[in-house]
Amino acid sequence: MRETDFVSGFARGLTVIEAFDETRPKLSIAEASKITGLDRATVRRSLLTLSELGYADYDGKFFALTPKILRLGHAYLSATPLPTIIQPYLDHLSDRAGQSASASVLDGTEIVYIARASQKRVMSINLTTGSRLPAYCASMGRVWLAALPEHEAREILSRSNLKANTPYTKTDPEDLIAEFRRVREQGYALIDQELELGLCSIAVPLENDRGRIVAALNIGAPAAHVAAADMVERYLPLLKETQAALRVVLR
Amino acid sequence: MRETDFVSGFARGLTVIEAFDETRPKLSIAEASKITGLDRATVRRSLLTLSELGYADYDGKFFALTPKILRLGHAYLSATPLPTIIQPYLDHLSDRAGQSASASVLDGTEIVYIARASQKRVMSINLTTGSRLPAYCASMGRVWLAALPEHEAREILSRSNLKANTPYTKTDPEDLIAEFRRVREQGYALIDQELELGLCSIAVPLENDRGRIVAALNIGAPAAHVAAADMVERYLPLLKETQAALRVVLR
DNA sequence: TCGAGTTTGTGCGATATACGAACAAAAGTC
DNA sequence: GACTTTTGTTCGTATATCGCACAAACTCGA
Repeated sequence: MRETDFVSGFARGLTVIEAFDETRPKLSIAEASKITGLDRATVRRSLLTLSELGYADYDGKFFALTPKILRLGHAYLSATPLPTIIQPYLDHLSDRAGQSASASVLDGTEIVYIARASQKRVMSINLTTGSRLPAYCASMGRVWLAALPEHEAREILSRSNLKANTPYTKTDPEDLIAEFRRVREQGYALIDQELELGLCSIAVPLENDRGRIVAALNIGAPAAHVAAADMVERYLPLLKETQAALRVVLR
Repeated sequence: MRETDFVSGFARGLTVIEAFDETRPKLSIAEASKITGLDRATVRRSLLTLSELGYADYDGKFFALTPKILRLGHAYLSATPLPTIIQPYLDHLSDRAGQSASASVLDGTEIVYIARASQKRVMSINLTTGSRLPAYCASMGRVWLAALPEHEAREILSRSNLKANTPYTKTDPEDLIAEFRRVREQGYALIDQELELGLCSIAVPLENDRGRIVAALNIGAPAAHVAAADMVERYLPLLKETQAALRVVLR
């Protein structure tokens, strides 16, 4: 790609949108400039552009994103057949298991939820489509990383912030690589309270008809309700069934 | 706002992202150019920029959005406290009603789902956070339009594509305006198969402590299961309870 | 009320980008 | 296989945008 095939004004604008998050729902020009590292004048023009187009509100002091911005993310969800295909299977799976079931894809060092059928809330955080979790300590993340060539998995780990969310969290890269090998062999990943205390989950890869991983499926359950050791026995057959059914549908 | 406070390259890029939808998950440069009305050279630069940043994939012929694009929409969802606050109430509501419950906000002529607790699928389309429906024929949309000054509601209707989705759909602007008045008086909106055959729904406004509408709440049910006339008796009390509980929490 | 410290708005020269047209390369079509 | 149509890419130039520097408007504590 040539230098002039890149629209830096566009790239800068996208950076500005991503500057908003749960801790910063409203941003002044100076704040947004600090977060993005972009010049104040540049940030100001981007924010005024967003506001002019209805993607942001401006009260003269702070900018806040409007629901119109959801169109951008939704463009992916509705344009990608995967979430739509998976959803009914997930509903059925969640119903039979009596627990939440989700599907995700890998994006960099994180997994992104693309579909979810939730039962009673078990996690402290609110997971919905578009939510992200670090791959290294989530069951679906393990499945994704296990599906990659080892050097790619290592590369992703090296970019990850491997922190211990609980006393059970595996953070040593070599331990994790060994775990990926185990996941690859047994065909599923089991997480016992590594992400959050009291939460267990089990995941399997979802492959298309050419054997390529296209998503990960999981079931999460409160540790108080189902011991990690029982997860395999109780939920793996259901996951395997769903996996097999979807394999036929996907291409 | 001055002319130079607008970054047209950014605006054009956002238009290009929105060119992708369920019917067009993959776009060539020429297609995207046709849809957006932008010059092929301009679209090409925007798409290459998206691809360079990892927001799109390019196989040399077609561009497709990647899950990274979900970050943009998620920036709104996680930055706005409303969805997070509402979700647990919705879960509880859906659980007690045994039907799907949702919350939405108005964006132009459409309502946008910002949270949802779903039970068995009743609609043919897959509703998730970020999904959109035309306001004029959805229960939550009626609630929103009823909350606006009449001239604003009329203005939105005039911009809406008032088509009859089913034989029951109200499409006459005057009928709709009269219906809004009724909704305002009775405090709820009831839809009987106007959006989709076999689907009924009932919605109430969600107001903050200053009496301003901030979202709409609804419960949807299959017409085969609950007759429209029974919706009020069965679900309105639950909705009113949730509405009252949330009114205290919101500000 | 004052003034130091911030934050926001603006003018300008240097630079990057968009436009439209022209060309090249595919993809259909007969 | 020659012709037409569509698509992708390149190029020069007019125009828009960037980032800096400065000015104006707040903010807050003394």
